[in-house]
Amino acid sequence: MHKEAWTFFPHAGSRHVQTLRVALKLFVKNGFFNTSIQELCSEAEVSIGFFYNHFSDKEGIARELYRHLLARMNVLLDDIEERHMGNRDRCEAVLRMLFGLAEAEPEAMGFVVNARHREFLPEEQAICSASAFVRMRGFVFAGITEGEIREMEPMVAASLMYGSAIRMICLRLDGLVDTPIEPFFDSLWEGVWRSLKPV
Amino acid sequence: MHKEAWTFFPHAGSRHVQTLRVALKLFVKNGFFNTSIQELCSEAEVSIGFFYNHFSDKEGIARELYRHLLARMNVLLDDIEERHMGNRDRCEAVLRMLFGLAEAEPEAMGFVVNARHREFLPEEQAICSASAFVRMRGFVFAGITEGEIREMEPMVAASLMYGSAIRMICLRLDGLVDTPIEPFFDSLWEGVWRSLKPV
DNA sequence: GTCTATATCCTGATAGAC
DNA sequence: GTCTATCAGGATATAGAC
Repeated sequence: MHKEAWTFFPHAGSRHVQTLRVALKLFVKNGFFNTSIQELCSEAEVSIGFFYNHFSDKEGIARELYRHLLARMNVLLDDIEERHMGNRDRCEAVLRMLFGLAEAEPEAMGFVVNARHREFLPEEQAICSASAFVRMRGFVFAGITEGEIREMEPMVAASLMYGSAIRMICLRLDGLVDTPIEPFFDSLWEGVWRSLKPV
Repeated sequence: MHKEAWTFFPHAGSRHVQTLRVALKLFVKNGFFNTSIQELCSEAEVSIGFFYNHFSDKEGIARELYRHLLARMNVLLDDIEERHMGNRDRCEAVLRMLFGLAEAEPEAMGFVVNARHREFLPEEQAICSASAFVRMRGFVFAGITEGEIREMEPMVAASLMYGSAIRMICLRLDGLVDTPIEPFFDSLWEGVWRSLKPV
């Protein structure tokens, strides 16, 4: 897998996927509740009938989008676990991946980190309880156990590990950083690692 | 000002404020769009007529809430600026204040850090452009200029400074941390400062 | 200023032809 | 499977009495 594969939609094409893409765009730009099915169908150039045959209802398309993006993150994490054995290296690779995704697919990233999914998918767990995020924290916990990371409360360590990068991504998505953030990665990672490396 | 004063609603009592409090609760619990004016008025024990006489419309009460909370944060920042002269100390005090607010007023904190205000207040700027957040970053920028903080990209430094605490607060608000986070403050601050202190 | 009753609009979802 | 026309419901906001 190459860096170019850091994308949430590796295969495009079908009207089904096209509708998902338009839903993603509109949900991120205007929010789930400000997006009507009419607008969505019109923009995706599909009929209302097509929509209801492919997605159970409005929540249905949001749910499919949500699960697709989280599943995709899990695939990317699989790849990271294969390529890196140390926990420190895995965490660094995760942060680099997040930076890459934020630039390559800002809308998907916005939907993952910014949207309040519970408001329109009440039956879903909080996103930070989702498998992908649990695994990410798992790298940190294992790093502490194995002595790669300084001894401290696991949740504090996880916040130190991922909080700064997520913050930077939010600032980027909100337009407060007006250039790609990838060039800042090394500097950010240096700071993060200083806070976590053993003394 | 004492620690107990770290609250978003220092004065309670009037039906107007009571309505704001109920709106805050419902907006955070169910979201702005899932909260009907009927439900809001019924829970706050005010009539629809009262509501429309005191708030221009549904957006109006959300806007008042939003501006009140940000104004309150500015007051708390004023206090921090008075009590602390160094930029490092100011940043530490800000983080401590955020931890305190998250425990004392989780709903208000949730509305500030989690809600997607742009979806229901389209004319407002992104919250991280709001005065309070600009001032918070200003402490970091000044710290770099004055040599208190290690030389680096200002936005990277701001992310390192505030990202971890905000992350931890989100984990707490989402229920992934089930005990008050204030006892973790010293450990978190130690990590944050390691990432930012001059070498 | 405050209240109740109501009008108006728009949305999600369906029915039924093809 | 796909489409168009339509329905039913619920929401916001207002009208008008007190």
